[in-house]
Formats: sequence, C-alpha cells, structure tokens
Amino acid sequence: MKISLTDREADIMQVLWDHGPSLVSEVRERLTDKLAYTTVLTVLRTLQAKGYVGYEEEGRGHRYFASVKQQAARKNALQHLTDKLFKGSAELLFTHLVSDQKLTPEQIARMRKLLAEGTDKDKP
Amino acid sequence: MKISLTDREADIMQVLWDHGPSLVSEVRERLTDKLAYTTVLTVLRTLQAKGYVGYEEEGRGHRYFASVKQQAARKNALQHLTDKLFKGSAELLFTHLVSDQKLTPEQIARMRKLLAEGTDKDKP
DNA sequence: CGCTATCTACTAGATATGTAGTAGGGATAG
DNA sequence: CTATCCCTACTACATATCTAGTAGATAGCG
Repeated sequence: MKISLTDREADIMQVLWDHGPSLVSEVRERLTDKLAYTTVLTVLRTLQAKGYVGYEEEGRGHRYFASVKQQAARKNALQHLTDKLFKGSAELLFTHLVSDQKLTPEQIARMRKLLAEGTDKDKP
Repeated sequence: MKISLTDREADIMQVLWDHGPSLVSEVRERLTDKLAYTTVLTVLRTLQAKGYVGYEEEGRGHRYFASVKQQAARKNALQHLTDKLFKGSAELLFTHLVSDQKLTPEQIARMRKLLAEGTDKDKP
C-alpha cells in the first residue's frame, strides 16, 4: 500500500505508533502542538478514510490504532523523497546525509557496523 | 532560508537545477509529465512568489533560474523528513535506508568509503 | 430526574496545491 | 498591414489540508 502522510497526520500517527491504541483525548494530550479536541478527531477520521488507522468502540468513545506499520510509512516517505529530490538515488541521499548532518564519531561507527553487516548478509 | 517544495514544484526546480536558466517552454519540454504551458507558468510564478526562483527578461519572454541551491533544498527536505518520521534521528533514517533499499555491494562499498573519509576529517 | 461533562458527527472556512482557460500584447510571416 | 503565433497576466475551479465550531447523544452525579 502506498502511504503518504501530511505533516499533521504524521504527528498523530507517531503518537499511535509510540503509545499504541489510544482515545482521541489521549492522542490529543500527547501531541506537542495543542490542538482542539475536534481538530484531532478530524485528522483521525481523515487517517481512517485513508485506511491508515482503525478503531474499536470503547465505552462511549473510539480507541484508534495504527493499521499501517511505521516501517512502511518510513519506507514510503524515504522512497518519495529519494525520487523527488535525489534523482531516485538512495546513495546520493546518503551522501547528503553524511555531509550535511553533524554526525558524531559514535554514530559514524554504528553506521559503518551496519554497513558491514549488510555486506555479510550477502554470504550467509 | 526555509525551503519547502511541493511535488510539482520539485519537478520544476529539478529542471532548473539540471539545465540552468530556462524559458517556460524549455522547462515544459523537459518535464516528464506533460502539462499545459500555463500550468508550468503558474507553478513558476508560485516558486517566484516563494523566492525560490527569479527570472530575467529575454526578448518577449522570461528566463527563469533557481535562486536557491539544490543542496539547500535537499538539506531542508531531509531535515523535515527526519523530524517528522524519524524522531529527529538521522542515524535512524540511515538505518532504514540501508535495511529497506536493495543496495548493491558497490554502493555499500562507496558508502563505507564515504564514512571512512568523514572519520578521517576529524583528524586532519 | 435534570445538569454537566464527554464523545462523535456534521459543517465550515481559510489556505495551499494542481491544472488549465481566456484575454491581450508584441513579433512575424505573407 | 493583417492574420497568426507565442508569451505573460489574470482568473477559475477542483481537491487537499488545517483548524475548529455547533449539534446531538450518552453517561454519571446529586
């Protein structure tokens, strides 16, 4: 499934991924930006219409849960960005990531390790 | 400057970055999607309003040019994505990049080299 | 039972995005 | 010169996004 989240939708999905199934009020409390209750509800309904969240009845209200994996959303967004601004080259994106961000030696070390593992996987 | 491009805007900036200052008709010809002349013009004017492109008179028409660097746009987009979907962690984004994309051994090798250079830069 | 708090559903309006048409002016071919 | 073509400016309109208000249901309190 193709997943495309707007900024605000991403904020809300983040809450659901981090905290699991939540009531509207719980999502609202956990958002950094303080929005009206109905605003949060509206976005949740948009997400539901898109098929990215579901909910189950709980008492008088609904408990919403993410129905797409964070991994999938990340992959989609990364793919989209790669296509739109990096000519489809993940390697090019990586280059910018390393050049622009100020990475600590520890981060670089971990990244190297990860790359080494990736190479090893080719000969199991 | 904060740079945020919509999908279509990115398409058009890409043409300007790749081919340099261009007439509307030239931009249009180079776009993958075939759009009406006026559509391209409208987007260029939006970009101009945002300060991302400028133009100079040329004969009867305008020759548009990017006034923001591709590097800057890429950095901004990467930063935005990192913030929105990767909890602000470039390292986390990198992890997904390596896991999700099918990278060739050559690409991995080049990435390792790049990381090695990054490490070396710390002790010049 | 009636009041109040809490929910959802529906509605609303501003702004952004995407696409394109019409009007009108200057250049150009005959 | 005049019919045509290319180009910009302005306008239009559908859809998406963002935010929030109003209406109405329900549940618990006293």
